[in-house]
Amino acid sequence: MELEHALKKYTGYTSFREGQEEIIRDLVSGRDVVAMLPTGGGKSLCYQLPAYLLKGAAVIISPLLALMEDQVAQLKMNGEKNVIALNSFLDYEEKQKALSRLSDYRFIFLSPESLNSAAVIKALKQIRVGLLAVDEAHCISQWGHDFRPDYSLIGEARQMMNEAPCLALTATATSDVVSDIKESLHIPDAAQHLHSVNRPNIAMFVKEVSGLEEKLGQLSYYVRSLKGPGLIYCSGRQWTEKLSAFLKEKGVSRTAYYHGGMEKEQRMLIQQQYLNGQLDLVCCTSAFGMGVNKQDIRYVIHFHLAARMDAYLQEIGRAGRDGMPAAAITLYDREDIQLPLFMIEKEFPAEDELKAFLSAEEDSLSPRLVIEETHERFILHHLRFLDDLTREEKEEAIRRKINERQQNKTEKLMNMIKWYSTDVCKRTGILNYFGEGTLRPDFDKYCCSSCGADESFYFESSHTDQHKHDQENHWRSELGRMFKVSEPIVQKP
DNA sequence: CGTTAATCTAATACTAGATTAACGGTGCTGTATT
Repeated sequence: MELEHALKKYTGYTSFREGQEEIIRDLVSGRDVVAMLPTGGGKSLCYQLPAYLLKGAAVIISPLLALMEDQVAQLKMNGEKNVIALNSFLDYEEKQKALSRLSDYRFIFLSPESLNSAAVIKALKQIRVGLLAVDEAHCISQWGHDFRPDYSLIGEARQMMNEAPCLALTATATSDVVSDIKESLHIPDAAQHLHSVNRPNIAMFVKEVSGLEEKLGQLSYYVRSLKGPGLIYCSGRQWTEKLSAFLKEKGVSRTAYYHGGMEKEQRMLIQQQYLNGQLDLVCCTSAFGMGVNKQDIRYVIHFHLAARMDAYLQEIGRAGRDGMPAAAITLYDREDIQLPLFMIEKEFPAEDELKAFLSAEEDSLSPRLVIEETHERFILHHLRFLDDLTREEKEEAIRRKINERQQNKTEKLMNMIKWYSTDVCKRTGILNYFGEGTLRPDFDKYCCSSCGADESFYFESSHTDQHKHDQENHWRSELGRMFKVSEPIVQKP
C-alpha cells in the first residue's frame, strides 16, 4: 500500500525485506521501536525511509567514524545531498557552517560524544528533529556504563528532540541488552521487533585444552582443516600478531592480523582485503567486527574466551551470514579466566586512585591528577550527577558505582565460565540464559560439541565435487527444517 | 594472574640462567561568552 509506494519513490526498491515494513510502520505512526535485524538485512532502510516520511531531520547516532562515513557515502550515492556527519573530520570552520545551517539537512550523523557537545545541543534545539535512530544500539549496554559513558546520555538528549520517535537498531539483542537499551533511552513502551538469538546454521564447539602448547597445536590443526574463510579472536594485540606469524609459519598463507592499535589505513586495508576474499584468515581483537559485512565466513575460533555471552554471540554471529553451515570453536583453558578477571579489576580506578583524584580535583589550584583516561572519564562522568555532595559522599557514591559495575561484569563472566564447563547442550544453555524456550532436539548432528556434533563436517572437503554437491543439497533441505523452528520472535513476558 | 621482553649476574670471556619490569580491549573528542 502507501508505504510500498513511498519505498519505490524514495529508494527505488520495489518491496521490503523481511522485518523492515513493520518497523517503519511503527515509526511513521509515532511509536518508539527496538529492532533487531541481521547485518546486511537492510538496517539502514529502517531509518532512511521514515526520514522522508516524517517531518524534520533524522538524527542518527553511530559508534564508529568509519560507519558514519560509509552511511553518508551510501546516501550521497543514492542522490541525497542533505547529509552531514558532524564529527572530528570537520575542521572548526566547516563545523560552524554546518551547525548554522543545520535545518537544511535531512540526515545528521553523530557520535554519542558529539551529541553531547554544547554547540551541537544548541544547534539541535533550534531545528525540528523527526526521528532519532541509534545504530548498533547494543553499544548502549556494552559501553554506556563505563568505556563510553556518553552512550548513557542519549536518553537525556532525546528530550530536546520534541518527542521524535526513537529507533534502536542492532543485529544481536539479547533480552537483557534490550531492557538495558529501553531503560537508557527512556522508551519503556517501545514496540519490539526481535528475533531469536539462535543461529541454527552455526555449530558450537568447546574444546578443552591445557596449556599454551596444546592450544597452539589445536589451533594449527583446526586452521589447516577447517574450510575458510575464518576469524580468530584473541584477547591481546600482541597475540593477534603472534598467531598470524605462527600460522603463516605453519603454511597458512593469506593471513593477517587486526587490532585497535594499528593505523587507520592499515585497518581499512586488512578489512577490505578480507571482504574481497584476498585473505583467508584474520587474527583479531574485539576491535574487528562492526561494519564487517562479509557473508561467507565459515568459522570463528576463540583462542581466548569471551567474557560475556552477548559479546560471544556477536563474535560467532559474524560467521555463516549466508545461511550456510559454519562452525564456532572455543579453545578453552581453565586458566584463561585470569585475564578477563584482571581486566575487570583494571578497567576501573582503584580505591586510592579515586581518593587521590578527588582530593586533587577539590583543590582548584592543583593541576588535575593524571590517571588513565578511561578511569578519569568514569569518575568525571559520575561526578556530573553528584554536584551538591561533600567529597566523602562523592567518593562513597563513585566507589559504589565501581563495585556495582565490577560485580555485574564478574557475574557475567562467571555465567560464561559455567557455560564453557558444562556438558549440557550449548545452544540450550544460551537460549535458556536469555529466557527463550528450549530447542527441539533433532539437529544434534549440527548443534554443538555437547550434542556430539561432528567437527569434520566443517573441514575442507577432500571429497569429489559430486560429494560436495550432495552435501550442499543435503544442507538445503536440512536448513529448511531448521528455519521453521528459528522463526518465533522473542516475547516479553 | 600469566606471558614476554629487558636487564642482571655468575663465572669466565660469550652464554646460560635468574630476576625484574612491563603489559594486557573496545573509540570518541574544543572551548568559556557577548
